[in-house]
Amino acid sequence: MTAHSTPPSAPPLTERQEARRRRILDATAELARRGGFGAVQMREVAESADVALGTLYRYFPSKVHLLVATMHDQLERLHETLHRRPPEEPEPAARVAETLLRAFRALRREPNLAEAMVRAFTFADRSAGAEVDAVSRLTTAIILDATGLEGPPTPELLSAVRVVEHTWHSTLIGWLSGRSSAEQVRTDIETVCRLVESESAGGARR
Amino acid sequence: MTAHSTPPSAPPLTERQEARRRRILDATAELARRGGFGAVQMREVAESADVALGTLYRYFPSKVHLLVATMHDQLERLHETLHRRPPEEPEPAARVAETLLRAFRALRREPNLAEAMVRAFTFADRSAGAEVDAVSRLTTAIILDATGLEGPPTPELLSAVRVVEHTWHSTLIGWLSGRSSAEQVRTDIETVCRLVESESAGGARR
DNA sequence: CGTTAATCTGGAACAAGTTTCAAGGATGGT
DNA sequence: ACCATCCTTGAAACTTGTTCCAGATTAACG
Repeated sequence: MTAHSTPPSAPPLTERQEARRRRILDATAELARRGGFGAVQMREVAESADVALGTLYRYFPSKVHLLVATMHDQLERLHETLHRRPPEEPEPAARVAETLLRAFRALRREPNLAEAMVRAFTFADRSAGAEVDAVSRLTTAIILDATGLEGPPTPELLSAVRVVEHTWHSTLIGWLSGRSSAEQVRTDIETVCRLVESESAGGARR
Repeated sequence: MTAHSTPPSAPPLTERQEARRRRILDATAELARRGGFGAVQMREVAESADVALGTLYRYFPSKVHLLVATMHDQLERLHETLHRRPPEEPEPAARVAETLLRAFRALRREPNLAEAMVRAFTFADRSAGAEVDAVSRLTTAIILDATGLEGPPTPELLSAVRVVEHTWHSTLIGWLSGRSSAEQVRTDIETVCRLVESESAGGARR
């Protein structure tokens, strides 16, 4: 839970390096908040984080890597928040819906940041595979935590969670591209959680 | 069905313009087939289609617009093919699954083209809203056609189709980014169709 | 300390998407 | 045929992500 994300094969960072990394991620989030994906310009990030452009690229080998890492960072915060204040619904499906709707509310407060992160995430290609994977795993963990179910999840439950995740990402994309309303997002989330209910109820015990 | 996609507000194109547009779309598809999103370079497309760069931009205001239009074009071909050879399964859910798996097989034959189109589609922002919308509607129509259900679809069915579509797009992204296998894609599609079965069975009459 | 390897910096250079513009062509109305 | 208008061309310029490099700084170690 508190293990956070220190890749096993990465050399440990010094304190100053840790601080640089943090400045970069914070600068990125701030620029993204202001103007979304387009406003996150590598030169600006570098200047804003007070590092050289080359250094920025040493830490994050592309804009997509950078934004996906930012997404991971933000998701970790969400995960912690959820631990402090877990969903209140009793049923797993309802708990998942509550959690995702809460996350969505947070995103609506910072639509530009949301846009930047999600665009980068979906635009990522194989070269960012590891980073995308990390975000993906974290998302799965958040949803699994939300169910409140104990013990190792069954394969059926994992399939169901995948479908929920797909819907979550995809409906977000629709919302960000202005193609569907916040209402629609809410409906989609509720629909998929309802659909999945029977599956998860049958597929795992408490 | 044969109405194709002539936006109501667009002035009709002359024959030569129609031909230019076609050359551009064909050149784009060909370049995409060869090397995916990255290989579709605007200067190359222009040269390959034998138009000036400025003209290319007059027809398609950005690379994303261009690729989303290409996607629309390819989907129209698929739609026609499906009309000639509709799915053979009797049940709506199975018919949808069969259709999507067939589409997926087609994509696997040209993974670079698939990558280019899907990346563009998910990367699109509001400025390409209309084009993305057209693709989205066409996809919905293809899935609705696949069900074989007659009459106007109920809202429940439409919700279900949305979930299917979300899963379809999202699992494709996972496949393209190397994050999930073709097996996984098949499973996801089958899962969501099964989940949605009860919904569509209860939600519409033949 | 002094040395050595790794890291960081500032800045130039390159690549590809996008914009702009002047000059030449096509279209349509009269 | 003539004019006005819109379209196309070719080429240069601009933007932003990305790469490269030489020299300054820092970290690790004896």
